[in-house]
Amino acid sequence: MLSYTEENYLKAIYHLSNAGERLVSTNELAETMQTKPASVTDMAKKLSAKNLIAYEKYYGVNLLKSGKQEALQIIRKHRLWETFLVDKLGFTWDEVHEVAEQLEHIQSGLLIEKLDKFLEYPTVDPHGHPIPDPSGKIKEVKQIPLAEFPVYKKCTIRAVKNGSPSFLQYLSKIGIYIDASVSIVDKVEFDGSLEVSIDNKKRVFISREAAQNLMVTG
Amino acid sequence: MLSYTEENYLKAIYHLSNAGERLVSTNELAETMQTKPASVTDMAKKLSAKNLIAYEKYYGVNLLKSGKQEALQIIRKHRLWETFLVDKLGFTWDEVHEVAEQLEHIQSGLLIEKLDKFLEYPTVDPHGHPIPDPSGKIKEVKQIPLAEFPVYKKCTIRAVKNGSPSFLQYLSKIGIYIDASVSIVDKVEFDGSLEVSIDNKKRVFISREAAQNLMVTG
DNA sequence: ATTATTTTTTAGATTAATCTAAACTTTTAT
DNA sequence: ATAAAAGTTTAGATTAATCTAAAAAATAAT
Repeated sequence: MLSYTEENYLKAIYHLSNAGERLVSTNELAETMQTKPASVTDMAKKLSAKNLIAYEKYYGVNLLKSGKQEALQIIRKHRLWETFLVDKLGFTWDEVHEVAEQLEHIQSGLLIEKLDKFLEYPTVDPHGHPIPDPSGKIKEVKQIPLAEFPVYKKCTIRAVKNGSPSFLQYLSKIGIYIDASVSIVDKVEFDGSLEVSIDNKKRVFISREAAQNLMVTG
Repeated sequence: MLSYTEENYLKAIYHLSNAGERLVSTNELAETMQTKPASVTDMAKKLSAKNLIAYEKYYGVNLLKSGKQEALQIIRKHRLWETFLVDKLGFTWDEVHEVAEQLEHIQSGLLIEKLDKFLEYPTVDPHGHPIPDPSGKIKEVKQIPLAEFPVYKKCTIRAVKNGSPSFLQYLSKIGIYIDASVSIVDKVEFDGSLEVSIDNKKRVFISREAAQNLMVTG
C-alpha cells in the first residue's frame, strides 16, 4: 500500500505531466510539493523501485501505467469528496480543496463506492473537473478558454482551470458559476479584458487572465 | 497540532481509563495500541511533555484536562462519521469502525460543524454510544446490561458495549438492534443464558456473555 | 524478608520522510 | 566550444515512530 506522501507525489506528477503527456522535472515537482529537490530525488527513486514511475537521472520522471492508475483513483476520491462537501454539506467551492486533500487518502473501496452512489454518480466536481469512473476512465469534453471564444456567441461556463480560493471567491462575487450561460459583448483592445453578459441579465468585466481560466463550451 | 499517532494514544487512554477515572498501565496501553511497552513509554514522555497526560514512571498514565478534551473531540468525530456512514451511505453497523478510525483524524472544524448539521445533530452513534457535543460534553444515560435486568419486564436496547464486527453481525442475524423493545422470558440456571422476546414477535437465546454486552434502559 | 516473577524503562538501532551542503550534469550564453 | 549558470544528485544529518535486548523497579510468592 502507498503512503500518504507517495500518493501525493503521484497525484502531483499526474497533474504536472498533463496525465502523463510529458516529463516532469525535479525542480517543478519540488515546487508543487513544497519541498526540496533533494527530497524529490529520494522519492523518485522509491516510486521508481515500486514501478509506479519512470525515472531517469537528470532527465525527470513520468507515470507508468500503474502509477497513473493510482493517481486517477486518488483524483477520483478527491473530486467525489469535493462534490459531497458542496452538494451535501453546503460548502462553497472555494472552501473544499484543503479538506478534500485530506479525505482523498482515506482507504476504503466500499466507502467510495457508496459515496459515489449517494451522490448519484456525478461526472464533474464543483469546479467542473471530470470525475474518473471506478476504472479510472475520464470522460473528456472539449472545452476552450472563454478568452478564445468568439464574441457575441453564447457559451456555457464548464470549468475553472485555476481553482485558487481567491479566484473562486471573485467569480462568485461577480456572478460567474458552473453552467452559467454567457457571451462576450465587448473585447477591450488595450489589455484583452472582456465585457461579459451572464444569463442575459448581468454584465461584468473580466481580465484576460481570468478569461483564460474559464473553460467554456459552445 | 497532534499527530495521527498522538491522537490515537489519547483516545486509547480515554477509553481504557474510563474517561479518566483510573490510571492506565504501560502494558495495557501497548496491548490496545498493538505495539510494544517500550514504544508506549516513549509516547508517554512525549504526551506528558505536551501537558496532555500525567505520567509517573512505573505507575502509569492518565489524561490531563487538555488531553481529555482532545480525546473527546476525536471521539466526537469518530461517532459523527459512523452515524454518517450508516444513516446516509447505507453501511451496516459492523462495517463502520475501521473507516471511522481513519475519518476521525481529518482536521477541519468547519467539516465537523457541517456534518453535525447535515446529520441533524445526532446524540448517539449507530452502536448507541453518546456523541460528545462541540464542547466535549457527553449526555450520559443510565443503562444496565440486559443480563442484569429483571425477567418479564420490558426494556429497550440502547447500546452495545463490545462492538466487534462479529458480535454486531450476530446481533443483526438474530434480530437485535438499537431501540428494539425486548424482555427476558427465561433465564437458564446452568449457564446464565437468556431467552429473550424481541418486539413481542420473535424469541431468541442469548448467551450470558452477549447479554452482558447489551445495554438497556427500563 | 528475601527471592522470583512481572512490569517498565533505558539504550541503541531502524525506517520513512525530510533537510543542508557539496559534488556532479545539463543547459545556456558568450 | 568553452565557461558560467541552472538544475540535479549524493552524502551525511535529523525527526517521529517504532523495535529488541538489557537493566531496573515494583509486585507476588515463598
